[in-house]
Amino acid sequence: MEPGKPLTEPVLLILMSLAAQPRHGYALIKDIETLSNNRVRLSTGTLYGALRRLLEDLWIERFEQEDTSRDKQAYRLTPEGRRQLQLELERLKQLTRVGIARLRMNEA
Amino acid sequence: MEPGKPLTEPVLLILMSLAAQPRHGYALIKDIETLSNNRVRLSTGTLYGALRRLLEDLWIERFEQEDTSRDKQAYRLTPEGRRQLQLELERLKQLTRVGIARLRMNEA
DNA sequence: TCTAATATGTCGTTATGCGACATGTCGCTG
DNA sequence: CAGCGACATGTCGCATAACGACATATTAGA
Repeated sequence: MEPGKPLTEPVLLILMSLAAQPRHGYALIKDIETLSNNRVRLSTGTLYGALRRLLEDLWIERFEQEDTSRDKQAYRLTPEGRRQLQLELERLKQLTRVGIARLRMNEA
Repeated sequence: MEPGKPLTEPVLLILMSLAAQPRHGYALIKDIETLSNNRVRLSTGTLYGALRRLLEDLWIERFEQEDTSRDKQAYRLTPEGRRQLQLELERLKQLTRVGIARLRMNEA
């Protein structure tokens, strides 16, 4: 994940899901299904690969929540991860604004 | 480009550029530099690969503009291409809306 | 004349998504 | 208690795409 490069959809959705609260892998899949309006169901191959890279880049970190029985190994956004998510959302907002303007230029 | 899949940034920018008016390859690189606020300079490897796929999928088509001396071989959005661009921009709008809400949920 | 901008293309490397496969636990129901 | 579906985590291999490097040719201007 080099800096400045656009995030892939799976990575964006993972960051968005963790922005609300820490979660473990399976919970991410479920939450992303919801927040994408049932459009995206992450395969585990996609998920665990992306999580590994996000951990390496320190955008997320492991987070042990000892209580609540057996929900161990949750992931949590780092401040850096949160910052990157903010940047990406800004980029997307800008892009959609320009894109919609371009479409309207020539919809005759 | 299977249906429903998110567009990559290069492809999105190409469609956005052609939404305003038909252009040839080199003009696309220049225009995309502008519309992305000098953030994105497409390499020709990226550009001509993407154009080939867009032609195959009939999202764009070759468009001969005979006058204006030697600006041949321009590309133009097809109605299908325009539709796909609209869908993608809707998707991005939805995504940013949810993402910004998620960020605000937990910015303490 | 030679140089920069215009213009179009290919190739190899690298990164990533994603389906398939593998494994194990937990709680419920017949 | 057997079996099943949901929960949970992971690996592997294939296909796709971005992207820098390389290759070429034309045109306008200094």
